[in-house]
Amino acid sequence: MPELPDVEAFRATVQRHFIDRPVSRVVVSDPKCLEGVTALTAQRRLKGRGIQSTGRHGKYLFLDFGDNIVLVMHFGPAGSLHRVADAQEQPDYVRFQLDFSNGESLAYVNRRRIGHIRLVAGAAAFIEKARLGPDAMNPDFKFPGFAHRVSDRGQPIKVFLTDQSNLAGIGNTWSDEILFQALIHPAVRASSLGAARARQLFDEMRRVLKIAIDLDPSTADFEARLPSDFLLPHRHPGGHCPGCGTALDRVVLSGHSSTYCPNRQKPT
DNA sequence: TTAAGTGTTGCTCT
DNA sequence: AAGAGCAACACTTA
Repeated sequence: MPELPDVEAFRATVQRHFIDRPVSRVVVSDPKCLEGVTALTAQRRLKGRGIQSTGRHGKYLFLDFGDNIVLVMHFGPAGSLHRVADAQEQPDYVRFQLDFSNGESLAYVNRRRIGHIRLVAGAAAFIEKARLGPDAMNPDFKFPGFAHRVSDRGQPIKVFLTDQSNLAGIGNTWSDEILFQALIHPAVRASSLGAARARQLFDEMRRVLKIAIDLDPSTADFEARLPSDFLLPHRHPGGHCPGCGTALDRVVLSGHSSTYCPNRQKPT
């Protein structure tokens, strides 16, 4: 379930292995994964070009081919991006693939058909059109801006964190972890948090996401390498709080289920 | 066997 | 207009 840390890992892979290499072939194995562009157009515009730079905003990945050609990828709940060095080891559910002249490929995998690929002229215009808030890890997005948005919203704080128009990059999984670390109940109204708890939430958001990025969610045993006080490995039916052992509870807010510790995260 | 759960975006409804 | 709820998707678990 790719959220900010996962997409950041995809971006790093592209940055490390695929910069400035000509695309030798564009394979659209599922045309439905393309939005607003036909397979033929995508092939014509990308073939022979190389990725000049990579970018990410929230859960969106941008591959900039220069000349106002930017490939935008979104992964939905079940998508991923893989470097395929050996054609024999093709993953399942590849819906779009870029083959490069050195024999390697970049495979866009999506088990379900939620999430898609677009071609746009520029990342900034796309971000504005999609009404995305600031990226949760953008260094220019500081506490005052966060606090202002929090005080402005009557949504439950859980819904606030996952609403991409407030801030971009956090989904159901990491919002649960962030609220758990900040000791805040998911149903608390954003506007009723107060400055001190908003500060706590902001700091934990940054700390948790940084840990996730540094541990690299695309590598093996990611969950097992998380700090021992993290909620994530226990976020399943029958799970218990890693801090106090209390049976975890869940609440559904705006159709999204949240897992939390009823002992440490009080609704106040 | 059927039904519910999973998570994201974007639409409709109030 | 803000917030809630559902559809789309495909696969897993009860």
